[in-house]
Amino acid sequence: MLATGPVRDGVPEHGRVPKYYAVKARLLALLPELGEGTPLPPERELAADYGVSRATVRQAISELVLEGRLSAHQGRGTFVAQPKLIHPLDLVSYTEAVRAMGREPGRRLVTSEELTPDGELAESLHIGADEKVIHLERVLLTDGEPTGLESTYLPSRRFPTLLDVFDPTESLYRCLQDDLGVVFAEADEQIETALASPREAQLLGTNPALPMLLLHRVSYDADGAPIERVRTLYRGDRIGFATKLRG
Amino acid sequence: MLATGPVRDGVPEHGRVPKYYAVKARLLALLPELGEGTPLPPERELAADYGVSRATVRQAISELVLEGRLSAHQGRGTFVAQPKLIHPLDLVSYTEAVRAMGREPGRRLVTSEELTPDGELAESLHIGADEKVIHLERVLLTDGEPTGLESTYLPSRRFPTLLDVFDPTESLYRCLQDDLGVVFAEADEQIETALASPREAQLLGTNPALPMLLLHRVSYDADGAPIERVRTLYRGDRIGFATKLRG
DNA sequence: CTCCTTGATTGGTTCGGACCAGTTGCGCGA
DNA sequence: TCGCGCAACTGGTCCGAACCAATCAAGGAG
Repeated sequence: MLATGPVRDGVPEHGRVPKYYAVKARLLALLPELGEGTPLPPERELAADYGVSRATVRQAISELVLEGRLSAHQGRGTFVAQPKLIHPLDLVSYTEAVRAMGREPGRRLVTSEELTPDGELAESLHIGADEKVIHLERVLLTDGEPTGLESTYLPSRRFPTLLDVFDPTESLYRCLQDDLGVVFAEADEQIETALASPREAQLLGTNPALPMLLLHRVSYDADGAPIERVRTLYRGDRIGFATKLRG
Repeated sequence: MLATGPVRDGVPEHGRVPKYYAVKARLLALLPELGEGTPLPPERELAADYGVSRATVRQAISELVLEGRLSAHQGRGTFVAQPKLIHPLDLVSYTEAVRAMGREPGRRLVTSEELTPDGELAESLHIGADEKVIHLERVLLTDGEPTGLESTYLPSRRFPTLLDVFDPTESLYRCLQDDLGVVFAEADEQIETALASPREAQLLGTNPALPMLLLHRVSYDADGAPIERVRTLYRGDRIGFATKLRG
């Protein structure tokens, strides 16, 4: 299990334990014996069994869903979730990363357009505010399941033929390197937690309150010229990252 | 503002927008003119103003708190939050990172003990299950504000004098290097989202449902021997990470 | 046998109310 | 004037009810 090193008991040294947390702990204790994919009893049943209101059960379940331990689907029920996938945090494409995990990568194009960048975007791509930017937005799939939503912005002037040669269900990195001769030398990457908008949640097939890992990257070639700016939302309940630090 | 690159409008192309999200958007639109540290009107007042129930306002506020845009304090009110701090993701200590941001680092010792490791911990530190482990748990402070909770586990046999020479309000890395001659060569690091337990939330002065960035690290010396295993919870509403990727 | 419709079941949203826990300000007494 | 206690105010927890939206299974009709 991902990063489950030693933890302290969750109960505060002082102060009371909220009811919903007690319910959460009881549900958590069920998971190992239930196993991946197993349905939990319905919320109304759990509320009756545990002698609390449904709202209290919902709060407990909500936290376990946020943590990626449960998976809730309106109309179907709540299930024990799969373990998180660990992606490498480095200059490889999503395709390569997923393949390295023995999983099947995929992508679904949402948006393909040319637009006028705002000041910040123009600045990070070192282009003028009057130049155009190619915007590609794709849902990232692992074994057919949406795990991320990626928005890539590239300078139109630098890649005038991109939309002609690029197949949006394939790796953009591969296309840039093999078809357009781009060399990725380095990238600046930022990571933070974020929530998805209802639109993003819909595209990812999740609830809007699910915390995401928001990755924000600007890639550069060997001359230090920006290649792309990428904003990627990964489902925090499904994805983690790993990297090796060197002194 | 951290990683706020271009975003798509949050409204789904299909389907209705939940009331709480409309409230969220209205509140979000207030923030720029209000400015950091400004109190919002009380929940009950907002509910009356917006013509919704208090629960609906709470849900909207809750999401903005999760995202680090608002900061809610029981008994005091809800305030516009400070921007997130960006930490480097590399082999420097928390002290160095915070100082580099022009902020004042600090630590508060919570736990200092010697304990028997479980199988997983013993294995990652390359020690026998009958050996002891030093466990240090500290709250990490930035300008006096708790921003992280760090649990460090070190092999007792390797560092028999550690608890004698180490001042828990100072940098452990500095102590290991300067006082005990340790050389940090590399580390394996994992990042994922997590929720704090009520205890952890209490120590961090936050609410339990606040998403955290959970960092899990094992550091090694130049001979590849493990130095420490560290589990750090950072407040997702306050902290992000940055790194440079090289091809 | 296949497809469509309906009803039951599931989780998601919203409401209003009550109560709890933490904070702050004001008034009164020493 | 200062300190303490109380009341009002704030966000946090919990309840129950109603309604909405998605899913699924069973039955009926073609």
